[in-house]
Amino acid sequence: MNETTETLTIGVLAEAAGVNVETIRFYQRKGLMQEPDRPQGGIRRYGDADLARVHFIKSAQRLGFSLDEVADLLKLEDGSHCTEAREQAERKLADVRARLADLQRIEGALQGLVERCCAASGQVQCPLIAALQAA
Amino acid sequence: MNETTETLTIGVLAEAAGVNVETIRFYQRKGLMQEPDRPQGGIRRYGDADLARVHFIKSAQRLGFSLDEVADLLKLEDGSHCTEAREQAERKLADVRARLADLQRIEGALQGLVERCCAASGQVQCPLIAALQAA
DNA sequence: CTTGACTCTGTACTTAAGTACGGAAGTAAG
DNA sequence: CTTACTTCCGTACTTAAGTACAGAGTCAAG
Repeated sequence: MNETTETLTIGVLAEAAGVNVETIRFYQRKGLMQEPDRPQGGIRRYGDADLARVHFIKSAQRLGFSLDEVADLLKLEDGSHCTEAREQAERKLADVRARLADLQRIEGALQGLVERCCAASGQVQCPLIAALQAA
Repeated sequence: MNETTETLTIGVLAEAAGVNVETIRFYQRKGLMQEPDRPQGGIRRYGDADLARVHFIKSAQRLGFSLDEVADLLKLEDGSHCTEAREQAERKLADVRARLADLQRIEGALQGLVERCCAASGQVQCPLIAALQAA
């Protein structure tokens, strides 16, 4: 019962996954997906597992994982490495929180600049430019 | 009184600005800084204005501006385009806020995954992996 | 006057995540 | 059977922000 029907061409698979055909090939070259056998010089066929794999990659990317990190996650795929997977997700979470803190500092600084800018008119120099000059 | 002393070599300038010599040259190629004249095939000298320029670029980068955007800001440098500068900063602020919102969604999703992961032990598959599979 | 450090110039390489292309071969419709 | 579309394969190009390097010239100290 493990034989899911492999009926999709690469073009249909790409379409279904919402990515470019070249992206599929690129993932294959990267080792993120393996290519099905080619029946006597014919055309490769793909199945639901391949579609799920593309979804996995894209979901992980949306959560901020790089393709190299996705490759690490895929090594844990058999389900017996739950702890490692969680640890990696925790590292990524810490990472995301650090980036959040950075962006919040930047937001505050930009907002301050925008408010000061042109509030004081008749100035020799634009406060925004001056602030960047000095910082 | 506009003649600030131009005494720094490119190495000293880079050191003072905390960047690589090659970075200075790269900014010159990009048109973000102009190169001082070369006295009869000699060595170029840099002054405080050049140092301020590097600081400006680096500050703007820290606020999330790309080098192309920095180039745009630099065109407004004479102080008579305060409004344009503010508009650009406002666009960047909106941009930063959008990225903040994205990251916050990601944070929530990752945190949820980490919490569910291994909370349910004895599972066939790791919930984190399964969630990415399905998403 | 030589040595070693620095500068100048141009070109090439780096990373990440793809995208584009050219030519050959397979495949489906009419 | 021909035409048109895909697929396959390998290679090259893209963007951003630099980094690295080779070969030639310059400069200051000893």
